Amino acid sequence: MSHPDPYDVLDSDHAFWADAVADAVETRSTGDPIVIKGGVSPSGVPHIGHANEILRGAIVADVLRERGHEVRQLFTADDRDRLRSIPRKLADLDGDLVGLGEVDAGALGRNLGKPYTDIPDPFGCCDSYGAHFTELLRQEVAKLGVDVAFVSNTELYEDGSFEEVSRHILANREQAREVLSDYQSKVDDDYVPFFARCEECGQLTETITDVDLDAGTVSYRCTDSEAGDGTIDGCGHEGTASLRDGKLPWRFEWPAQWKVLGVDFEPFGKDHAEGSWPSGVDIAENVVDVEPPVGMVYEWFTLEGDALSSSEGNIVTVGEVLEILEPEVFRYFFSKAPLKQRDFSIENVDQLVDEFDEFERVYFGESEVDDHQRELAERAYPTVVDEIREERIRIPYTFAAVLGMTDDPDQREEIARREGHIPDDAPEWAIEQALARVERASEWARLTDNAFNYELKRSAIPDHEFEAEIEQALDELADFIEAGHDGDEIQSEIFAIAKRHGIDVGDFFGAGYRLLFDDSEGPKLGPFLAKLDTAFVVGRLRRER
RNA sequence: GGGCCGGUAGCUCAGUUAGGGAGAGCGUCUGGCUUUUAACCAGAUGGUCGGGGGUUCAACUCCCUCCCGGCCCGCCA
Repeated sequence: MSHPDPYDVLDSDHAFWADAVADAVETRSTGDPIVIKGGVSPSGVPHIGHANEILRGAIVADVLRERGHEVRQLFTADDRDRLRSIPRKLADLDGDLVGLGEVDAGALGRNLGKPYTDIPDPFGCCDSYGAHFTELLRQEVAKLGVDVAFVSNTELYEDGSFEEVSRHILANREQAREVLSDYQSKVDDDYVPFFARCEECGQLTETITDVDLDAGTVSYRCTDSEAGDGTIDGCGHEGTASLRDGKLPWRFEWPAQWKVLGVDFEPFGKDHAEGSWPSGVDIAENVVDVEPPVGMVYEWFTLEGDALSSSEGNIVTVGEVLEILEPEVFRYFFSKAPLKQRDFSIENVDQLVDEFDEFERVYFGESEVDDHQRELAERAYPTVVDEIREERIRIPYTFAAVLGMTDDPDQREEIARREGHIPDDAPEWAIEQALARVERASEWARLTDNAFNYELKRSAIPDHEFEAEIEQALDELADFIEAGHDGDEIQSEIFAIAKRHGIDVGDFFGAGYRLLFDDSEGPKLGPFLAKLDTAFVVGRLRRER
């Protein structure tokens, strides 16, 4: 094949995969602007896996722009595809997940087999089911700061953009059959590469009985279609449809998009790699008559070890993830090698953020690493952040989670400074951005209810068992606090009391955390106790309430 | 059944393109310091590089084979 294999395109002596892809695109390119495309059918709630279709392309686009090219990034909503099954979970335009019971599921069931853009929006807020979920994705992409133009497939059919290529494919349907039959055994002599929309029931049917290119129509019979395990019943109607009232089968539609939109590069999931891609290349070259784009395969992510699945409801949306980490950390995740199977773990998201922080330090030469790591950071970092600013400050993620225990912004900043996470000469904007992580890390702690989700056990005293020495020490501390002292004084006294009683300071702190949080660790105790109401603290330290 | 991708320390991952020292961070443990267990310093711990075979002076890297996870080879995208 004259074009690169979608796996091999990632192989090169570049440290960063996007440079290898950019090389291939430059070799193929027929001039600027370079067009990069992605696409997905708006079948349900968009999840982080769908972001591959946007972010992988956006990263390559950045590299190409850095090389001086003009780049245009497109995303096709493949919204003329038909609804084949009803997802278990939907989401409103705020991105909040909604079960099927809260919408008219029956209405959806009656629309099986129809294009997404012909189905009413179950939430009633958009023009159609397809428009609803495309809008949801558009909102998520906006949060990532990617400049990408959305294109509706349905509109391309309705405004005639696909008409010429559809006509061409139908005129050469013998050739189309022959080419596709190398990839799909089901293709027989009756196969016509077009689905017509039934004028009676609105379903797309694959049974085309005649083609009249002069009139620009096809004749069809509305027959049953298979969908997964089940069958969607056709209505049996026989009629004619124009080339704008139907669609090309995916294997032809993809190359048709390449032709109509002038696509130079397209990343796609591994599900396409062995099926649609090879046939798409063949069809592009030998039926549609267009040079196929450079293709690139990406592996799928798992979520906490399990497959992401809209229909199964095992998903996390981009919006949800951006509640707990910065967009640049999210982009960083997508800048890593595409062929590696990766798990996205909310549980361990602190590790991802730590990794990003280190990556950033490497870029700014603040961390000693080997040549490969440095070269990778040099190339990849600029595609991950929207602006390179060296004075940026990152508060370690788990530390930010701890800072979340105090609501007072001034106190957060003060603690961060005291612990050396904010330099004295830090600019205001950098401090503001750094502290913004506190909200995200706190949300993460709440979401996962992990060790950083310190919750003051105010209503009832946690189970506890202390040695006599520690109990005496706690009583003394209670007396000290009752007498009225500030946070620093209390903190000092904790150490002094521990010393006097000959008990381990750690054990003493541990006792305090146990009584207050039912945990073995927690916030800096002195200042924390000083902020609570004295009566409660004293009573709790005496194990009375 | 056939093809393809992935499998490196407890965890997250580099390194495999052109064969030569198995690595980083986190975690864990020990010690130090101490206004902490949220910080810092020093040290230690840790892997049959999925298993086996082969080629080679030398294999995480190349070849064969097997195992595990996933995708494709029907439909749909």
